[in-house]
Amino acid sequence: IDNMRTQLKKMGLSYDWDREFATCDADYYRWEQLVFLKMMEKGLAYKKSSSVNWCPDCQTVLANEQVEDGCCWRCDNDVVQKELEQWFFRITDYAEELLGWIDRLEGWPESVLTMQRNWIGKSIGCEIDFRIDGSDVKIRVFTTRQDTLYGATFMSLAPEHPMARKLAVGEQKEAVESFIARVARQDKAKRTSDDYEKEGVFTGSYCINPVSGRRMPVYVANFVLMDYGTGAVMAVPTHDQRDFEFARKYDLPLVVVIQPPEALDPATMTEAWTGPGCMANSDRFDGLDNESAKEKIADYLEAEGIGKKAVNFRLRDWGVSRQRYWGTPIPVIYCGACGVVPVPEKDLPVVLPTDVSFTGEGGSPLAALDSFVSVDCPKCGKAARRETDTFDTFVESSWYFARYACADYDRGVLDKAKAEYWMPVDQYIGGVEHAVMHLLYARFFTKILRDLGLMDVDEPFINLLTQGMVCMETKSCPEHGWLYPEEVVDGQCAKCSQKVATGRNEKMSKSKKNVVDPDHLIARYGADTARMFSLFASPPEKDLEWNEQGVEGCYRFLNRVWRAVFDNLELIRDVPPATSAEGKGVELRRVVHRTIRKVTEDIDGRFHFNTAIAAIMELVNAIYLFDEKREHPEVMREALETVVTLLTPFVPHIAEEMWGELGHASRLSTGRWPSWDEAALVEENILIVVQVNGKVRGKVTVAADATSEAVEKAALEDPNVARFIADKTVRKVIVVPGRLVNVVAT
RNA sequence: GCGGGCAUGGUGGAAUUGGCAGACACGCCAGACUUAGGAUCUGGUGCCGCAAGGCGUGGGGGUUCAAGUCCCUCUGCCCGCACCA
Repeated sequence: IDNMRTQLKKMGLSYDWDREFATCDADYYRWEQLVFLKMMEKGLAYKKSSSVNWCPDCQTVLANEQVEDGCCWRCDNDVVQKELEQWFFRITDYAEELLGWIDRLEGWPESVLTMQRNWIGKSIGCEIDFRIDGSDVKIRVFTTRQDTLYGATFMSLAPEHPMARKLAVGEQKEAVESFIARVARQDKAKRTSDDYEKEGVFTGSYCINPVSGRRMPVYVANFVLMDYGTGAVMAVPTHDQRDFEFARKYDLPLVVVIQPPEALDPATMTEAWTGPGCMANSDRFDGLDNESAKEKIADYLEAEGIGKKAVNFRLRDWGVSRQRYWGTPIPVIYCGACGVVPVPEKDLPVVLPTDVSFTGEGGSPLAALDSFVSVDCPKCGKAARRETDTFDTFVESSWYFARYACADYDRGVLDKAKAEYWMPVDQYIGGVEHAVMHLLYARFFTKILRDLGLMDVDEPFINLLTQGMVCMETKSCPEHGWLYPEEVVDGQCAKCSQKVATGRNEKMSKSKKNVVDPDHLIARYGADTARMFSLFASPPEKDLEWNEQGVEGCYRFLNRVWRAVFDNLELIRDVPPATSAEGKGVELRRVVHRTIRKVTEDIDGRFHFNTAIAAIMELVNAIYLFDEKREHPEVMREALETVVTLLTPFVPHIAEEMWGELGHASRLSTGRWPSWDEAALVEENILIVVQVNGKVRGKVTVAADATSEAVEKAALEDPNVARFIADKTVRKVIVVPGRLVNVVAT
């Protein structure tokens, strides 16, 4: 933290350092613990046993969002499934609201909104009960395709489904048991991989299709997921590709219930038909188009008490327990007599102890620390045991911005009056990798804080800018492994002089040491050049391969500006900046005010600092080429002061210095942003491009207020244009006012 | 498989609404100044061509007076989701 703070200050970044805090300070997380207790009271935080993603290397649980390609997002090792008691936040209660508000987040990039929509994954359909043949027991399925119900010819259960074992009868019993055991041994990563073969086993039981009356064999199938819907799927092989493959493999019957214009024949079908069509083999619904049949069948199922309309979300509750040391202790005590007892508010914070020993073998060292674990039950006073899990660190990052802006220092979580003033955040910035984790959790937590009465805010961030990722080559030495860029000298390892291997461009990461340390740029060129270079390289939302070619150009430019100011100090010492001009001064003033407009518009809302800086460079070039500075010292002063002022946000130090040299006692950084003078932008004559059949053939200068007729006349008189239409007939002339003329001639 | 994004000179990038493609910079080339320059200033620099001119924004097709921009299609790369019933 100290190192980062020093670097940020070196770069001259303007934070309000008085508000600084670390989320690992007890002064911060004590309020998080308080929010947790309030969530427990409302049932928004709860404990349950569930199959969780477990990283055997880190010895901790991971959220679904933290499993990447079946591997731990931290250590990249394989993740396995494990049954554990865990704390959860009931984010699913907010699924509908989180989804609904997405449409109102107009200041967010569409890509992020799409990812959140998909992640929440709302599906509208029906829950339908299928009775087991010869019993009153029912299996409930969820489907979005109730229009295909008459075509359901078998049933598939997840191997973890509680009915799977119970329905195994007769000689199938053994087969089902061994199948379930076999699937259970496979980890989730493997089960969801591309080439995982769809397999299943017949239970020996049948269920009854509630509308067609068909006797449907019940299978246990490896592709059915227990944690989506009900863990049971009605299989319609004609209209679902997975069911189709499964039916072909196990020779199960096919019934076409949706006929496209070119009628399907079950005997010759090679794949499921998932498109629209006309209902068939569906009793009273025959002849309807399948879309309207969806609604009618849903109504019918409800009326008959067979099923009901239902909505399903892909979103799962957020598991927040972690077996990590670094985190906020979960403020709960386990008592043999009283059960789960929340830590009383007056006993907060539960401070993370620092006298722990690290074994290096994973797992939390808190569990081994008796002074932390052993505690008296707050209810009955008997010996009890403290929770040793800590929160997922995403909990801390879910509300730090609110605390940063609206801390009610020693008195509470947030100061509502401050929240009224500061929240929501006007402009949030982060990498796109946060699209479904941090940004969804922060939205959820904001709604929690609102519903606990802590602030009246629905959404945390009005505008979101997703920064592109910065990539860089990795370098490695056969002996010393990954190397920082500064450890490579002339392609050799600085430690052992062996040849260094260059890897591909990858996202910057500390572990691979392909990181940019601003210090060396600052040391060599100063903070202003370092700032300007990183802003000038590309627009912020774009990915960038870091490359320091070009930093010299920024350094050169700042020197050029410096000289422009100092070489003209004498000339402009006693003159005020121009407010109008004559002759050639008008042209320079036009560039000055055009630049003010361009820079202002590029910064405000667009964040295109690269083009803003380019525009200032053009102004500086114009100043260098201005050959009547002796005649127009006021215009020179206005131009130079404008350059310095416009540069302030990018290179504040040198700008402030030059401002002082220009004779000002005031501080630029607290001064006013310049505005452009419309009058200075007015042009008497404008250049019109003349095309013949869409190709540029000439350019004419006309009065800015020239009529279309006059522009057309001037265009046709241009010698080169005349040459190109000489042996042709002019069919049409298009005049775009202020821009171009296109002569269509054949 | 589904969803999203990207593709422009030797390089980073510009073109905000369909209207001069390549702004600005890096690099390169030339000239000036200089004992010298890796400093500075000026000019040049998409490709082909002596020129006139032609070609040119991943490929192909289309709409339009006019397409980097809109539509269709294909290819490549990146990101997210992924047996979601």
